[in-house]
Amino acid sequence: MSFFGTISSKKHNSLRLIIQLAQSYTDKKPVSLSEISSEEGISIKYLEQLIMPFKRADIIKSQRGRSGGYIMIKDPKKISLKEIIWLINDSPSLAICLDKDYDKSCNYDHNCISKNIWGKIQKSMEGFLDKIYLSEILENK
Amino acid sequence: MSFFGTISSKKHNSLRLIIQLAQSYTDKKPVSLSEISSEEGISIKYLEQLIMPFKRADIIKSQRGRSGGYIMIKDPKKISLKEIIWLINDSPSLAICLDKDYDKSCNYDHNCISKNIWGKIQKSMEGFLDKIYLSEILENK
DNA sequence: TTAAAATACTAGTAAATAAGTAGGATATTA
DNA sequence: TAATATCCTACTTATTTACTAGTATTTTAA
Repeated sequence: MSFFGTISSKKHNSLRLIIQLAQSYTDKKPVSLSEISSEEGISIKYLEQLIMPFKRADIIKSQRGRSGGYIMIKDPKKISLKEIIWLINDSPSLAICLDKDYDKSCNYDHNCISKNIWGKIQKSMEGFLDKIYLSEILENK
Repeated sequence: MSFFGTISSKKHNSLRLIIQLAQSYTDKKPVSLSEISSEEGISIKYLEQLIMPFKRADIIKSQRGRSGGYIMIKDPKKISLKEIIWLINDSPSLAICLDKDYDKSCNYDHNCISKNIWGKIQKSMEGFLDKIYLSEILENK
């Protein structure tokens, strides 16, 4: 059963990735993608792509070269699930017409019911996810 | 901004469709797809496909032949958003591994954190959507 | 009676997206 | 200086989405 369809493997793996990386925050030691690769069974090349959004958001930083890797620089206690899921997603809005960049006017009414509903759902989700932090997720491990 | 990616046009249109159909519950008069087609700008052939899940779930019934169409037979006061969104979705589970039919054992741990998280989110969503009814949506129209 | 208007069912298809692969460049350090 | 990392970008394959199309069946208004 699902509400928004199956979570893509990309999202699934991105989440697994960030959970792995969280280790490095307390260790203060970089984790390399080759380590994660062998633990998670995902190719390094693919992990490189998955990790990028987190780096761009300054949740992690990279250390190049031998014995390098990635270190989480934001406290997992301050990283909300909302933030993570936001980064994992590449699409702008739940409904296209909720997106501010979407200026092509909707074919339908200005006051689209469908739009309102998806907006409502999204708000509820935001509220929920904003209260769960990465640190809590790790504890349940 | 989104949590589960952009809502597909199919879902968007399915929702618009069921809202249109709700009219027929009080009217007790069938609404034809050709009417909805011209109102919503969606082809009849496509609407035929979108409407099927609702029919199978006995939310609406059909009346064939001239002056026929579809009539909603379940009270909109008793149709929750959860039910609707469930029907709109075709995929089994938020995360594949949450699906009971998914017997191919997960590559990963039995106790997958990612799985737990998506499961949590889903439960929260269910609770939220189960409290909103189609009738309320129509009132906000 | 019959033509029009509706649903019912199934197959096919073009476009977009997802999910990765691949290759090479650059940086760092043991 | 060789090994081991990240970085960057292009390409490819498979799947999914969003339809279209055709045909059969049913019903009823004229």
